[in-house]
Amino acid sequence: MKKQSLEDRRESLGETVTAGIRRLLVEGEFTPGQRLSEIALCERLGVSRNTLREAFRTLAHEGLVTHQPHRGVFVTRPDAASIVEIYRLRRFIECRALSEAWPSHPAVKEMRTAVEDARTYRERQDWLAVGTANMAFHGAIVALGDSARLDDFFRQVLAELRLAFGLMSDKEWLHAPYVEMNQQVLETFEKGDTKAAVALLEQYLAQSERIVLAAWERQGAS
Amino acid sequence: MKKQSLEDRRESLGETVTAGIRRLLVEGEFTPGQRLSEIALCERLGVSRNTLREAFRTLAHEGLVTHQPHRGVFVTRPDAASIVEIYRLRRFIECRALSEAWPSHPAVKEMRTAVEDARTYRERQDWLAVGTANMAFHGAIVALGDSARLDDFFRQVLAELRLAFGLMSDKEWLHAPYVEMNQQVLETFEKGDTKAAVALLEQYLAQSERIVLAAWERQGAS
DNA sequence: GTCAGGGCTATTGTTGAACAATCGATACGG
DNA sequence: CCGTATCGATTGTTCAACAATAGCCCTGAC
Repeated sequence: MKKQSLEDRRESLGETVTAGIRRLLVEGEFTPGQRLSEIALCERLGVSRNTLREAFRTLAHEGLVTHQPHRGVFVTRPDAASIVEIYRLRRFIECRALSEAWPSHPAVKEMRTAVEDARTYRERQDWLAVGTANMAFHGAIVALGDSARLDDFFRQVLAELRLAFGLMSDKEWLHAPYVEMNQQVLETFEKGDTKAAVALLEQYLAQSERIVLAAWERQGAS
Repeated sequence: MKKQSLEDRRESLGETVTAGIRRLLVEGEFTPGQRLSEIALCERLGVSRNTLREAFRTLAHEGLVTHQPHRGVFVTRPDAASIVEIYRLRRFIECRALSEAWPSHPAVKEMRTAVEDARTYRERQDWLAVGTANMAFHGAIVALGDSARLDDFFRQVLAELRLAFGLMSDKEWLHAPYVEMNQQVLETFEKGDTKAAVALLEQYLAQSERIVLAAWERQGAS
């Protein structure tokens, strides 16, 4: 099979495939717990098994996918403990990054962009995009900490959390309320009241955790 | 080529290879910046190129190795900015984990074990092992935070830092002083004076950063 | 002598096929 | 009903081939 030559891609095919599967996972194309057949995905993506397996390794390392030897790779199904752990991590990382942030840090602009994007998509009722903008907002908060390694790690954790969102049907209820809260956090922070902004963020995260956990208990038994 | 049947390994060959290369890397078998030829490593490890490439993907994701398309994978050569960033991360993570720790957390036992191991190896002048025990000590501190994801991330960051150690020749000077300091941190913490323990740890990390940075400037120009 | 250009070579990127190893299910016998 | 042997499907791993690229050397013009 020939493909390579559709575009002059700078990244290798393997990386393209990894990014593609990651997108499918985060957007909820697959159901948590579902097995990802090598052969089926090979054909769907038009790549060889070896290339696909390289992508699987990366995704497994990111936690989006779980590898069980001789059984296959499965879409990670977050359990309640994981959700709790991830929110604890988020409070740990985000709150600290925000509280120590330099007020005119470049990432503040990214925060504002994310808020505006979220408002736009909310009007169109594009909840998937609203969720992505939400992630970008919180990613920007972590970026205030000026650590590329922490940024990557945080993105990864957020992507894993988003897998749990796939268990829920009501996307509007899941994402819409936070558009306003994000904006409130941002405005409070820009006003110079860092302490209050952190408190808002903490409250935000606690509420989000409750909602996600509740939905998990209803839908994702086991 | 047959191999597989020497032992009844539970983990796949690919994971064995990944772990093996990782060990070689952190033990300083390779020089930072050195190119790792696929063919040479294939033969040395007795695996196929595909399997080796899967391992490379994982290690690149961990940051121990840098992939340059169509040029090969190179042992990551930490720059000064990376060293500074990693120490900032360490202060961020370790100090917070220690300050919020439950005094009788199981990981405290691991901390003590690591301190004792370090003393043992120091007597034998086995500085590589002392360094490993040191890493275990700090890994145990992070484990106080009860987050498996953070533990993994931290281990990864520490492994990357250890690459920089490979640039230095005087291993004794690099590792020996911290055996006592680790013990001091542990004893202060066990005495119940968490605040003082955190202060000690912070001072420890600052000193370590200075030493590593100084050595980097001397040896690893560019 | 130096620099630009062009091809050569070694290496990486990717594929497809082959076989071994293992898991799960099914069928069989007690 | 339960244990066990067998079988099929899937994963694990290797190999060989070819495409694509980067770096090198060699040539030639100025």
